[in-house]
Amino acid sequence: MRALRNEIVPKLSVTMQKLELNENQWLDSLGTSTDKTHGDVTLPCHSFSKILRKSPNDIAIEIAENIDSDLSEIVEINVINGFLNFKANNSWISNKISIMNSDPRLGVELDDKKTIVIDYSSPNIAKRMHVGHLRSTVIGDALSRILLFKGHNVIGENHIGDWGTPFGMLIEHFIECESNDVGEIDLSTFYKEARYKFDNIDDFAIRSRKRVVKLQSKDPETINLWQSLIDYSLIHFNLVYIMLDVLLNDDNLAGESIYEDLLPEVVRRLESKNLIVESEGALVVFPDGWFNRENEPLPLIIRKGDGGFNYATTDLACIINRVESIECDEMLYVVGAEQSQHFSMVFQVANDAGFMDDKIKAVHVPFGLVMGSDGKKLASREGKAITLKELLEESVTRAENLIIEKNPSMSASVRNEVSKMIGIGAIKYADLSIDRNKNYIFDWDKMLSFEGNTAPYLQYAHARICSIFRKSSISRESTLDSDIIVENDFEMSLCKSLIGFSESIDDTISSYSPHRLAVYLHHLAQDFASFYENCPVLVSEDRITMNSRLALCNLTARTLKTGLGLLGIETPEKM
RNA sequence: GGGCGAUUGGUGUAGUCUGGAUAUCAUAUCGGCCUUCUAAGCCGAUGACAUGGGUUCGAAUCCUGUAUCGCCCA
Repeated sequence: MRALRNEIVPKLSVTMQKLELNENQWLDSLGTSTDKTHGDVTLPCHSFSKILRKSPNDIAIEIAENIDSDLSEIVEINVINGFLNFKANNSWISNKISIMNSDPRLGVELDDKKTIVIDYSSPNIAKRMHVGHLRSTVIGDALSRILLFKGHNVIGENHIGDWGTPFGMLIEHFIECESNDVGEIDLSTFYKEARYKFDNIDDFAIRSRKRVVKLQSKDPETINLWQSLIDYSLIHFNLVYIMLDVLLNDDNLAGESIYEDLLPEVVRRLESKNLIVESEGALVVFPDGWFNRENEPLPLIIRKGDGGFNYATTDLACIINRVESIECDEMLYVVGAEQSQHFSMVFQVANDAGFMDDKIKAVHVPFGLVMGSDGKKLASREGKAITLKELLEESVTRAENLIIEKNPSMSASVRNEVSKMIGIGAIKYADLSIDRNKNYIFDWDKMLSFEGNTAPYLQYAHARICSIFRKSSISRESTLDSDIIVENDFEMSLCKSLIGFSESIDDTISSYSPHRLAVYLHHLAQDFASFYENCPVLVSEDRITMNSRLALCNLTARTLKTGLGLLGIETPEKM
């Protein structure tokens, strides 16, 4: 109820001045009511008791009596137990909801445009994508869509693992593959086989190390082989991205290799700031305040003893690129929580070295682990891990089976499309609807369950609305300038939920937490479901009520579709 | 050993930043609702803030001790 609060503040301010209470004594206390039966916005008056030497209840009454009479046109005021409650009246709600109804952006305002780089997904070349990549991809995609909707210049970067010492063994293994044809590579076993040979065949290991040197010196034959491996992996990644319906494509690729040439520059700049120290043959930086288990200073390794560079160096190069070439205002790293220490150190060093300053917001957006049912990290143990592609395929199949069961009359071609929307939506929503900081247990059945707080529930609400319009002679378009009249509590609750859309998006952005939007949408869908059961639309008593309710239906459908769309989830018209 | 995060009905979760009234929602369980717009739904009942201190008129929320779990520490 941010909108209502904003209207109350200036009026209340006048009254509070009369009582000699200044803003810092009350402004923060004025907030959304915790008990909705009493009001929408509440001012608890208990803390004024000491200042004014009166009981909280008497103070609340005194404020209520002195309040600007204009306010009574938009709210009802009551006092209970020292709480001063403001409850929006029907005309205020009608007015707000009508403005939202005629707004193509559903009341969501544009922010001042910033350039925001979002680093997410980041699969490894020559491996298949697995469940572990799900969270980064899905959360990063949702944040991208939401920030785009708010008017920002969003640059998604897919920091694929396409460089480093493992590529020596991968290329050597590729050469030894019989067909020598990338089309024949099985990504589910390729990396494992290369690793096995590297660990067990001395000759192979030696050749692999030589191959790393060739790769780093840009030997043409080696680069060609390397590129073939990447191209083949990209076919797989892009297939998964299309299935997952995320915004990523080849334009978003920003692999480790593209920063390769910048790495010596990183070293040079760190040296010029006197931050680099040689330790055990490696070049390292010791950022202030970090210690290892022996309580010795903890280094960030820039260049290893063998001359190879570390992830930290690439990350620093990346920051230079984002600040100086892309000129970004913010950079978000949608990367697992296990890397939070790494990012803290990298950001600290980047600041110390002057690669970025306080004007630039670098944020690690961490997320918890996907755990197995045994409560441990779902590791890709010996190729047994479920690949993302298989997971998505199974989800779609299960969704299709459910449609066959629940809606047997749906044609096969429609069902095919709807199954994808529901199957993929269910998996994404399961991930996006809980606080990203928490670990969650990967539960096949739960993920695909069609009961409870799931995408299908929200999609179902949308489909029911579409169904109403199919049966009505009134088009959805024509409801955009309808008067919306609030007559009963069901309509009232639904309207209040709808009005909160903009606020929920801002809450989502301020904490980079898509689950806030998901929670909002679920609440909205629940309010709609109650309205739907209790307020007949097409058989309502009169034409004015019917038009008003049709407008509410359409507005709810648009909000659900837009909101789910911002989470990267599609909304079928039938299901 | 140090660091980071977590702990809310039987189970899973929201709320914690910014303290406020009877703690959200789902699932499970029990009862009710389809000759009216999709019952994948609605209505009702039952049931929870890990634990000990502290701050406060007021603590799930802030501070602190403990326990348990997860992750990280060339």
